[in-house]
Amino acid sequence: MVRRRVEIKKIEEKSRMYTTFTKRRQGLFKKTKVLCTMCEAEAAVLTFSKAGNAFFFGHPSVESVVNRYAAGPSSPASTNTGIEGNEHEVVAASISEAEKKIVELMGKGRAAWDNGVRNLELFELDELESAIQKIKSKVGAQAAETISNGEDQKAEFCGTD
Amino acid sequence: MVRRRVEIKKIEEKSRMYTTFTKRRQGLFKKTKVLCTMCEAEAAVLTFSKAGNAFFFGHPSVESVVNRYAAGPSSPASTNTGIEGNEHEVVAASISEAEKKIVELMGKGRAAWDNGVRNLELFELDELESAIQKIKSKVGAQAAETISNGEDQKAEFCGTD
DNA sequence: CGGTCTATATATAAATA
DNA sequence: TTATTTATATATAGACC
Repeated sequence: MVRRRVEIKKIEEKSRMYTTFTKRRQGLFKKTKVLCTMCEAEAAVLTFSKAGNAFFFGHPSVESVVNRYAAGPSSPASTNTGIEGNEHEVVAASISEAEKKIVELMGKGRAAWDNGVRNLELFELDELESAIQKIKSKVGAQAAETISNGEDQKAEFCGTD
Repeated sequence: MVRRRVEIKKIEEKSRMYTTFTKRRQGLFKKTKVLCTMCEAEAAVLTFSKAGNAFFFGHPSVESVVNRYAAGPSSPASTNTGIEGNEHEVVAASISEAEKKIVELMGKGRAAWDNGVRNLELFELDELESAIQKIKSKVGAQAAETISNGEDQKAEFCGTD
């Protein structure tokens, strides 16, 4: 009965984990369907349980969406078809200083970029991390419901693009 | 304020439709992330707004999940990675992975780099942060303090692994 | 587009069949 | 694994910035 808040972290008990996987996967599919219905959007959800079982959902179909993904460059909020004019500047100017810091650290001349972050010193990684945290709090602290209680690992995980 | 139940059908007003698309898409990404975190699952969500803008999310990465899907419905879980037995290799692999994420997120094609992190969304920032933390821990050191002027630092931590 | 706020609609954890 | 129940945790519509 959800009498308490469930921590967002790995579930150790297998039985619970599978139950949760099934329920949440179904919920995910359902929400995806609603999104597509209400917004005339196309979407696909591909899932693989820890056990390796695969479950897919797609509208109009998994295949069409995946193909569409494969077709174009996958840059989030960037696949600008320009149909609606300029609409992505996302975070935009709300970040400033921290952003500069990141650019400064990661930038190090785009030339160095090719070597990844290997060349960054530890303290620089700290700075980078802090800068990102700062941006996050500005960009939308609420999205991360764990901010206040930065203790245990309730955090989530982000996926990649 | 959701004073009444919203009908699950196509939204006619464009402005409302886009707002809904954005909110629900973010919610979908968030739930996907939670699912992956709690159930050690892999998943990807591919979305295309009516306008044609694309937004993707995936764990461990959109690409890996899509590839797994493409590999075939019977693709056995290749969940167990890095059973190298050699710690160095494992660590190296981990770093590479995190590094790869950073490249994916920040790189987005060096072209996008010029726009800094402006185009990154909260979820992506979370991931970027996680990747950095991962590298830090691997590199072998603990965070020190934040950037000099730690003013409003409420940061939240995302444990990547 | 993203963030904020708030009243409600939904999702869902745990127990049980 | 799926279905049901039900107390709560979350998501989110609509207004506005």
